[in-house]
This record gives sequence, C-alpha cells and structure tokens, in this order.
Amino acid sequence: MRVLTDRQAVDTLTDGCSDCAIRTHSICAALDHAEVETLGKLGRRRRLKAGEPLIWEDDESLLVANVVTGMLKLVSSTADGREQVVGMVYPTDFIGRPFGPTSHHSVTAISDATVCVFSRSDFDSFAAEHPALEHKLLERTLEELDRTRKWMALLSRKGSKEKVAIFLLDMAQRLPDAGTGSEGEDAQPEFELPFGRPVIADVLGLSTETVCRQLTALKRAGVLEFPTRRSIRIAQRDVLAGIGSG
Amino acid sequence: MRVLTDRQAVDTLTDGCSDCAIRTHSICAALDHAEVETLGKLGRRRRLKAGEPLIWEDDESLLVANVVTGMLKLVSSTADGREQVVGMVYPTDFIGRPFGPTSHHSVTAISDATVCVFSRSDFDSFAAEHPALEHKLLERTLEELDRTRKWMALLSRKGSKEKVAIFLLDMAQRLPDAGTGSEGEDAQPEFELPFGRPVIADVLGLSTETVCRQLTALKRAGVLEFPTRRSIRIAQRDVLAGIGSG
DNA sequence: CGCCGATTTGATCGTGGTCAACAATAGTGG
DNA sequence: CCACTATTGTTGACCACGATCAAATCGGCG
Repeated sequence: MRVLTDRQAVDTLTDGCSDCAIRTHSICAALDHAEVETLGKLGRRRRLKAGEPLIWEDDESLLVANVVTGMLKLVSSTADGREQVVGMVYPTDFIGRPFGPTSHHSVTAISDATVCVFSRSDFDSFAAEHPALEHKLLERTLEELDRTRKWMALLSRKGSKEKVAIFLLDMAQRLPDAGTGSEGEDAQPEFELPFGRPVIADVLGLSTETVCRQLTALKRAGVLEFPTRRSIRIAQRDVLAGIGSG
Repeated sequence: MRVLTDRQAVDTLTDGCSDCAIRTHSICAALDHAEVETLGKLGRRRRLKAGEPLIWEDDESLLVANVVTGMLKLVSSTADGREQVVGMVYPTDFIGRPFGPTSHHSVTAISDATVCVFSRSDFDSFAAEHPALEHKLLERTLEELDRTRKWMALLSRKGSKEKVAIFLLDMAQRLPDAGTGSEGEDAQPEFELPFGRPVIADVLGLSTETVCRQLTALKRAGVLEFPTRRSIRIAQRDVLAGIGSG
C-alpha cells in the first residue's frame, strides 16, 4: 500500500468541460454546450495511480465516472476468492452502475488514470432529465454487452495460444498511440503495455506462467519482439491473426 | 423434436396487450395503457418450436422482441466454428439489438416459446419518442451486463462441479413454476428442464459427458434426484450451494 | 418387441495449473 | 556509479481436470 502524494489528489479542474479531451467522444457528446457545463459542475476530476481502486465490489453504488485517460479493470471475485477481470475500461468509457443499488464488481486503475466522477444520485437525476444522455448511455451499454459476450465465448472456448494472440491484437487496436495525442485509430504495430504479465493473465483467465510461455513461443516463432519488458512489437500481424482464428 | 400441441400454438392474440401475461413485467411496464396499445399494433406474436432460430449471428439487425413464454439461448460462434452460449433468455426478457446495424450473436429457442416481435426500425423510432421505455431498457441492459459479467467469471474460473451446481441453483431460481401461472418467485426444489444435457453443456462451456458425470456424482451423493430424465429435484439445496461456493 | 436418439460409463490423452527454482530488471541507498 | 534488494518475468517438472473417442445402456414410440 503506497502513500498517496496529494499533489495530484484533488487536481485542478480549473476550467470547465469545454476543453475536456474526451468532450466529444464520451457520453457527454449527447449534450449541448450549456448542458455540459451544468453536468460539469456536478463532477470533479480525480487522478488515480496504477493499482488504486475506485469502486469496490458489492459496494453501495455511490459514484459513476467517465474515463479521461488511462486504463482500468473491472474485477469480479468469485465466492472462493478467485478473481476474474470481466472488463477493460479505456478512455471515453463510462464506469459505474447507475440506477442500481450496488455495483457488482470492483473497478481498479491498471495504469495511472484520470477520471471525471459524479455522485450517483446527482448523475441519476441529471440523466432522468436528459433523455439524449440516457440514449447515449444505452447505446454504450449495448455495445459493452456485445463486447462482453464475445469475450465470454473467447474465455471458455479458446486455448491459451488463441487467447494471447487475440489479446495482443485487441490491445494494438484499441490502445490509442499513447505517446502522441494523435488519434491514430489504426492498430499500432508496436505499443507500450500499461501493465505487466499478471494482469494479462487475469484478463485472459490464465496463469501468469502460461501467458509467459505463449509469449516466448511467439517470440521464438518470430511473430513478436520485445524491445523492452513493457513494449511489444508485432512483427507478423497476419500470423498472429491466423493463430487468433485457429 | 416434439410436435407442438397446437392448443397453445398460434395463441389468440385476439385482444390487445392488456391481457398479455408479461404486460407488467416486461419493458412494456414503462408504458401507460394507450402507449402499450400503440406499441402493440407494431408487434406481432410469433411461436417458436424448440430448436427454431429467431435471429442469426451477424445478421442485419432487423427485429427485436419480448419473450412471452419459453426459453431461448444466445450463441456466439468463434471463428473456428466452436460455439458458446453467451446468454439465456427467460420470459419477460428483451431480445435483439436496437440502435445497431447488426446483431452479434444468434438467438434460438431451446424450448417451445412465444415471442412478441417488432421490426427494429419501428421499435427504434417508437423508443425514441418514449424516454421511459428507453430508461427501462437501459436498466435491463445494465442488469444483463452484470449477469453476463458474473457468468463470465464463472466460466473461466470455476471447475465443472461448481459450474453444474451453480447452473442448477440459477435455474431453480429463475425458472418460474412452469406449470401454474403463479408467480412463485422463490426457488423451486423440483423443476422440469426445458432442454437436454447437451444444452447444459453448451451453456457451461463443458462437454456433455462431463455434465453427465457431475450430475450422477451429485445423485450418488444424495444431493439430487431425477424423477424423470427431464426433471430435477434438489434434495439438499444447502449442500449444492456449498459446492457452488467452493 | 425392436429401433433410434439421448444419456451414461469407461479409457486415454492433452492442456494448462501449480509449485519451485532461476534470471532479469528496476529501485534504492551508499 | 555501483552494489544490493525487491519485484517481475521466465523456465522446468509434475499433476489434475476435462475433452475426446468409443462402447454400453436407457427411454420412448411405432
């Protein structure tokens, strides 16, 4: 447990939402300028360090949030203590459980992250008066449900090799070019992992060792390269894609 | 494939939605009487036999529906042909993918079923004018997402024994007393399976054989009884629950 | 009674988990 | 800048679980 350096804790939300990096890509895109300002007054920025939890499982659902930067994981722990990552959260994604008494999984930063948090009751009542916002939220929830279901099929039906391959492809595609602020939407051939092997293992429902073995196997096959421990270069995307579909 | 006893087949939709069995439990509960009638005119009843598909994977998303009676499964097939059940649909549940161009998984009846179908475009525009309906749909989608995520953790982290135990408990709880129209919300100690072992296996991501072995193991342990092949009696719920949490 | 599909049981095998040792990297303080 | 330590990643040996293939049995129905 590390101590929180409060320099970044409450962070200056000096200016409003108008220059928010995700203003037009989050659910806020459903609102006009005035509405965004109103909503903005209800929320506040919060910085999280890698590993820091934002919401605990089965907590009373007290807050919801938009992700501005960084990544977080949703974790569901089964009764016997084992854990499974049930979702990865990227910038612009919405977190939390509106309209329900409890959240059913924990939310933890897996890289340093910035989120825009709202008290759930504030958000709920604001949403109730803004159908366009609810509509946007509904669309996102439906998409997330689709994604989750597809991932579910992956988890129970694919072997470790396929899982790793698909994970890397997914990562390369969803991870925006971290360095530049550019919106390189296309998959990067090389990228920096914001987390370590254990997290990959959690996400894929594998052991760290198995993930490791598959990665080195891919390296030996010349499909991957590891410039550093935390960066991955996909040398032969096609081969990787082939494995993922196997 | 058993023959459909047509006594209940094309069911008299003679009258409107007012006497619909799920009128007050489906998303329609968000609407007042007049609104329901309007929506009702857009939809039509459809009967499905066990095994009959309603929506195909990656189809253009042309219809959505409410489930009136029976059960259906959502199946996602991975690139290599393997299939995984990604969701079970019970009466009052909503099916389909509004606001999106395609459905990402197939929907197939696993017992004889009745659904109330709408063309997606009709539904979409109706919903756009009725925020309360969208709100209800959002709530349901959020719930479904929670359920799916929990199931996901189950699939990747639990052993076959736990899976079977949890499946049975879940079934006993969600399956309304099929015989009577009563709303026995509590878990039934004994119930009729609307489908065979292979479907259980699909749902749990196991082979039929493994499901079978676990079931007979539970029978031998005195936890379960099988009055007939298709009916299951939970003799010792507590033990079963214990296994599920193991 | 005899047939067909569904279920059950049995034998074998491969994948991935676990435990343990080891290597490499990043951090820390002299 | 270097040594020392803690953390993270890698490799190996072994084992358990569940898949697969094959065969036996059961149940319903003509």
